[in-house]
Amino acid sequence: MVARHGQPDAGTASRILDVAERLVQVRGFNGFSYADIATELQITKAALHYHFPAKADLGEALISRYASRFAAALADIDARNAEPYAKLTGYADLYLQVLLSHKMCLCGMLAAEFQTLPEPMQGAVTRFFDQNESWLEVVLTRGREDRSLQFSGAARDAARMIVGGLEGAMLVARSYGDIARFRAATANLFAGLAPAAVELWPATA
Amino acid sequence: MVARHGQPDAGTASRILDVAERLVQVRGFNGFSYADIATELQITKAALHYHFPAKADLGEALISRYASRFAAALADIDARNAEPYAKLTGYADLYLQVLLSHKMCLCGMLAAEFQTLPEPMQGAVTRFFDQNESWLEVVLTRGREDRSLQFSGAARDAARMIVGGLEGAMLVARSYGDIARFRAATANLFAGLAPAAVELWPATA
DNA sequence: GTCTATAGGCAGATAGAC
DNA sequence: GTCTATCTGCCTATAGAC
Repeated sequence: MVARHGQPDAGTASRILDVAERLVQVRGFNGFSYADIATELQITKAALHYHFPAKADLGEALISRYASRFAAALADIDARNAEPYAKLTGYADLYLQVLLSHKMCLCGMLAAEFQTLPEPMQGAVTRFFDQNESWLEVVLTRGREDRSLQFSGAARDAARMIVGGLEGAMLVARSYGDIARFRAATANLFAGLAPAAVELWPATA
Repeated sequence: MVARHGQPDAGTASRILDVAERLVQVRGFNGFSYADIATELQITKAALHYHFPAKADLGEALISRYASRFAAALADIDARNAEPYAKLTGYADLYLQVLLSHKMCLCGMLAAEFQTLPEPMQGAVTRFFDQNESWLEVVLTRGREDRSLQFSGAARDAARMIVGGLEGAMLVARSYGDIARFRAATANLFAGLAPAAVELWPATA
């Protein structure tokens, strides 16, 4: 578990998770096998089973780590931005970064495969969305209070529109390999929230 | 191909497509096998291969039929509704009907699995989205002309927000088995398009 | 922790009889 | 058109040596 060589040793389990995470985000949980990971890391399938006995265990670990990293990213957005609209922009940027590497959101992908997943993974996926909605709900509520954001109805419902809108925009844009498509859809998604005519991403930068 | 018995004979190929379509919409293209269809229809796998030699052939036929049916549904919306906003409501209802049977949009599901699909299926998926965007673009353009709809920027971009927003709202809501979640997200999605405070789905009907 | 070897099952697909 | 029978390959997972 400790670095012993010139290159920092991330730990086998961690490297397995890195490869598996990318495979799920690109091909889906039902679209890769232990053999794919073993080949890429140049170890055997048996070694993988030592770290993650069943594929379901690997899946749970993947979501858990992804959710933790996402929570840290949300905390970072809060730390770096005071304005609610800037927080929303930062939030949308998280999705954009994933799309730039031709990947789908891990939990968006798993949501598509939801009915084929073992129950523990299903619960972990919905908890991820709950986590996102809760954070957005706070941002939206504060934004409406200080009048920097406008929307009607419950903040939780507006949060659900944003999560769904970004996940869907990723889903479709990835099929075209078209980042501009994602930007356009997202800009329109947020357009209704800003009282002034604020640009989400100025120009096509 | 012709009905010969008391029950109308939809044709084996057609019945195969019916079962396969539902399986893809629930479990994904990589989440079902010929054996699943064979068991349900009480025929053998070999019989399936007679109608659709490879799974990729079945996949192409599925998208083709789905797109045709969708085009007919759009034409029906045009025939039944004159007002642009009513057309949008009818469009959203198409998605709602799919979600009510605990299914994902066929092409939304295939978009998630996009990277694992044979190339002909990939092309058919993006053509489906193109078809949707084109129809929406016309509706949105007319709505802005007669001032019943408002949005900034290109109508095509607003169309992309709607397609992505509905696909994503379905994707997430299906994980919760929660129709209300889809309604809430969709209502917020369309809220920014209506100049007046029009209710997409009055009450929670 | 990682290996070799293998079990046991299911995948997509084909040959050839009827 | 549908069947039986079968092939080949990959899948998840385990046993046991090192």
